[in-house]
Amino acid sequence: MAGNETHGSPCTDCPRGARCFGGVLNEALLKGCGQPAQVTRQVHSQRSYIHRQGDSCEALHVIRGGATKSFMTSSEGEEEIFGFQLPGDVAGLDAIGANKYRSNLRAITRTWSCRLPLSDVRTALAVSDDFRNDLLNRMSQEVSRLHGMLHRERCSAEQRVAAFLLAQLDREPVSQTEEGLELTLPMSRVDLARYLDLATETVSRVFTRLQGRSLLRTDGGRCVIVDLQALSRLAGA
Amino acid sequence: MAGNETHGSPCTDCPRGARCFGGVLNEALLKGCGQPAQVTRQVHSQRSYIHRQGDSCEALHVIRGGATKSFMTSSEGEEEIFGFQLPGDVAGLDAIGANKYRSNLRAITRTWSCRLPLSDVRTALAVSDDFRNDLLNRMSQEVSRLHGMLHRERCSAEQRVAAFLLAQLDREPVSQTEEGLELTLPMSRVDLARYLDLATETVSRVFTRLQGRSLLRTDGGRCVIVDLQALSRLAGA
DNA sequence: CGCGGATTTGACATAGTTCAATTCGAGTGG
DNA sequence: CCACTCGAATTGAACTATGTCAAATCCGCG
Repeated sequence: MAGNETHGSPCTDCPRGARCFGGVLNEALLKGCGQPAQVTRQVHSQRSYIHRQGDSCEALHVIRGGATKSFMTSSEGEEEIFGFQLPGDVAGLDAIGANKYRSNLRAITRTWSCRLPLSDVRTALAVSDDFRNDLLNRMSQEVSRLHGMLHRERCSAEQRVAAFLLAQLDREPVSQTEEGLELTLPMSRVDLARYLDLATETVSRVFTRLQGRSLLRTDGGRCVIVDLQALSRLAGA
Repeated sequence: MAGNETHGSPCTDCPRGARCFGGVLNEALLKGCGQPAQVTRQVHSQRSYIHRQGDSCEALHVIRGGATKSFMTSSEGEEEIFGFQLPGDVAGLDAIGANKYRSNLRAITRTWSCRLPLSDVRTALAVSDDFRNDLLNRMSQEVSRLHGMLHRERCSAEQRVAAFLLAQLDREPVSQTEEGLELTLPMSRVDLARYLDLATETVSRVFTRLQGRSLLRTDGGRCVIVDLQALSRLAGA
């Protein structure tokens, strides 16, 4: 399922350290029971599955590079995308309670992840307050994120797109060009549409409309936000 | 905020015992550190707030009787209802990670709850595997529930209503009458509409349409499901 | 250079909203 | 016991944002 190179406990000398969920896990285990976490670095080629709905859940994944989408396929075979994961994000949290993954996780681009065995996670939960807090934080953040999605899906198409773009600004490194803030959208229009619950045609039209009003300029995966204020106003109301 | 009668640790001799989240908490504390949980029984009059968005979060609430709605008020002042809580449900889970409630919790009818101080919850998390598992389960169930909401909001109005009714069947005691399964809807049409993200008029129309096709009969808060199979078929697709 | 998939554009159909009017139902007071 | 009232629920008619279907265009790649 994944081409991977296995190290012992890569967190120990990972520069991300405690800013990464894996680092916190590793710290917790080292302090709590002297054992490092059994973290495995993996590489996933574009479009490969990292896990599938229904698979028994044996690990969480921290995304180190690339991007993934998490989704379920509805009874009519439609992909319902619940979220995109970018570097730093933790995938699989919704499966912790159950023993099965509740959703599919698939690489949108070539993706690098760290695999954290669930057994380590459970041990760390028992022995470390810090880790417990970190995990609870991330889970309730996820709940908030879903609340946010529900909110956005109750708005107009333009507002959904605008809000999405603004959210991206906080999630990925953005470069300031002379034209404005430039960001990269790793997902296809189709996936974006499925995420926002719009027809691809609608997403497309919204982009052209926003370009027409010179709020932004876009060209495939690249998107330059020209008038951040106007975009915020649009998304906000 | 709440008219309440305070007991010492009502869980200890509560008949619900370990089927209730409070019971599990209490057990965990008794075993883990010999102290019972500081559970307080409360009564909330109809329409009173149990907590508000932004309040600092000091407790979870288990609903013992009645019904509540959890919601956020959007920038335009619209109530966005994320869920209804019925007896047995735990409210406030999304606030565990943060220290502030992220949503409002308001009694739809006169409501009885048990207040579980967050400090006890945190202690129990540290000392009991059982409690930790129970909490993680409930949190990931909540995530699944939100996934379900997102899914339903991508369906037609009829499907949303049908799915909602079917979901209610599993959540509250239902009586079998000669006409069919009878259930009680504690929420107003307005609240139901806000929950399903439909106009009240649409909800109303759907109910009449479903009655016309004799899938159900409804009269205010009462609703009799006449043709369960047809309703499932409708919701399922 | 040409193929195939992704994106964009156009024309039309429709589910659901909105606004307005009517009915219903539970309290309330005479 | 019977008007009244006021909010909730229902019904009707017209409107609109977005979906659907089809065609045109773009783009990367062999």
